[in-house]
Amino acid sequence: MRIATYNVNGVNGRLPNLLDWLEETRPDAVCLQELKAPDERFPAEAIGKAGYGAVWHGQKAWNGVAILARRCEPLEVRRGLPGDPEDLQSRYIEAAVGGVLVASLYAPNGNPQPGPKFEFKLAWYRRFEAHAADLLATGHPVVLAGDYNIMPTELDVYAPERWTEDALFHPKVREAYARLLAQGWTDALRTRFPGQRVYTFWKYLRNAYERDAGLRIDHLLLSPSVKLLDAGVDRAFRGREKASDHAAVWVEIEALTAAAKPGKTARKRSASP
DNA sequence: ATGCCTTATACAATAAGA
Repeated sequence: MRIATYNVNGVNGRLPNLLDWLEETRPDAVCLQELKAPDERFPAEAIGKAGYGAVWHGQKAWNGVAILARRCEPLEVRRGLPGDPEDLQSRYIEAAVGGVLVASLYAPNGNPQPGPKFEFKLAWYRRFEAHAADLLATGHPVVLAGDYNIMPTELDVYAPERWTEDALFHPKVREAYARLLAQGWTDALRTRFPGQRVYTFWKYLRNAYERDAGLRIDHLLLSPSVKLLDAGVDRAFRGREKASDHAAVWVEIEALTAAAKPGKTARKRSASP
């Protein structure tokens, strides 16, 4: 099963790019971020014609997340991150697709730092950590995919020394990401490419893509019951006409059922007649 | 410190992005 995450930077403004990408890469599930459209303007019909069912959580002008499923309808199980009834920003949606619980998230940017936006980002991550821990405790196969707006390590920034005070690279947000990994989540792209520079975002400014001045801020975190087979970045689409400033990131996975887990269960079964 | 570019909103200029 292939699951991809793509910050489209305007789902209507970049609909032709999105449809091309869907047709050329055919993921089984897709997490979209930055729809920048209210619910009634989500292009459900065009996406349906491309072969994808969808659930979405839009908002006028900014934010907005969606989950698409190839040849089926995603079963929505949550919209909005729990823990703050006053948070009305559309940054989180969750759905079951093909036996996997998939979350599409768009974390706050947090700039300028310091300031209230940075504080909101830190509070949002505290809520996300709490919810991620609950999901992990279920033991279900879970994939948390989206634009985390965090470069986890120096390897994930083209020029780390210039980003130390930025809300995307501040020690406090890198610590939040490290705490997620400490819960037991696997950073799929980093696991697939240990020690290598792999970026998922390039600014529109100063020919950043051509210079490969990139950041790794889009991540897929896998729960222990998800087996990672492969991962990658659909980098070439970033160089196309009218492209998003992000590239899609994907994983090829296998969901492990409880019965297939190694350990006691398997030993018992092999011992029985 | 700011521009560099691009979006949505709404039709000029602003807010936001990262």
